[in-house]
Amino acid sequence: MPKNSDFDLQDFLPYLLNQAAEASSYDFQRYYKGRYGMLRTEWRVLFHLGRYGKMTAKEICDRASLHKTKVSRAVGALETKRFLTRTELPDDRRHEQLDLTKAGQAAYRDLSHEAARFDANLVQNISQADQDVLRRCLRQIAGL
Amino acid sequence: MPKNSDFDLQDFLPYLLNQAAEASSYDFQRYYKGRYGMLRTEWRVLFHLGRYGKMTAKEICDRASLHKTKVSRAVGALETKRFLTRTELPDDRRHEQLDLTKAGQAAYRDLSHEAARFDANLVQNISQADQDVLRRCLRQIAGL
DNA sequence: AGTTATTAGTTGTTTTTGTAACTAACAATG
DNA sequence: CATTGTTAGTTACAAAAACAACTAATAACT
Repeated sequence: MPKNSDFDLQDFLPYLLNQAAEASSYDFQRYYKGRYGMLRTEWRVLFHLGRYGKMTAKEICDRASLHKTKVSRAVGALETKRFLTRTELPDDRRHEQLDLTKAGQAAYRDLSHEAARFDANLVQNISQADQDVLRRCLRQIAGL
Repeated sequence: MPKNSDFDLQDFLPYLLNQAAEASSYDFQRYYKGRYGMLRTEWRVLFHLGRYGKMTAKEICDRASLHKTKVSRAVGALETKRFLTRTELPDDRRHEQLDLTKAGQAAYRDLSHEAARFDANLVQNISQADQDVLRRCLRQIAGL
């Protein structure tokens, strides 16, 4: 049985990426789930609207690489929580513009603040140079 | 609305990690799902047994950071596919040793070979130095 | 020995996701 | 202006994951 000839699981990038992603996501969901009962997709949609301003569901799909059904459900959930409103656009009634409410903006500010702190904490033991490499590599692998 | 004062989503590490992990995992599942109808957890269990030799389900849980229910079901599925056998250990009948069959070993060899190729392809545009940084950072974040 | 606690693993139930089929609005073509 | 195609978004159903409750074996304590 050739054991040592094969590469180690610890070196397999999809595995490493998943482990790192799960570990960091798991810790952060404590904020959006605990405070606002949000799911990950809801947090992402909220973040997009809070960070980049009002947009349509399709734009969120494209920018966040999320499937439209996920976004549809997240938008519905955020609407139920009164975190956003929908406005049908008059020029094309298929589009609806999504807009954060005051409460939605407050949640975004709170969570993005926590996100920044969380992020800083994650990389506190990593040199600035290595952080740059890390983010650059991740962006390339993610196809961003 | 303070937009530019906040950090960009593209820089939020859990987000980047998830995007990178999803992109790479999605592409690789084509192999284990397409050829053997395996789920991700099954592939991980198979890999652990193939790479590190026979062990108990608990050991896989610990080493792979997988919940015991996931491992239990993956082991059941792999057993159904005749990729592994279970042997109750006489000294403690709660443990059962998991052992790859010939077919399981063949699948492991095939898939680990593909994994190595896949991995090499993923990082083909990344310098060796950056790859080292990347893997080191990921291991740290993943807590490995 | 008899009760309680712990550990390995399974099973059942609920959430969440993924996939596909659907509606409604618009665009393009004949 | 009817037909076909495309796009935005929703809904229904199946697959998978998460969580909790369970069994069986062993260990620990009295």
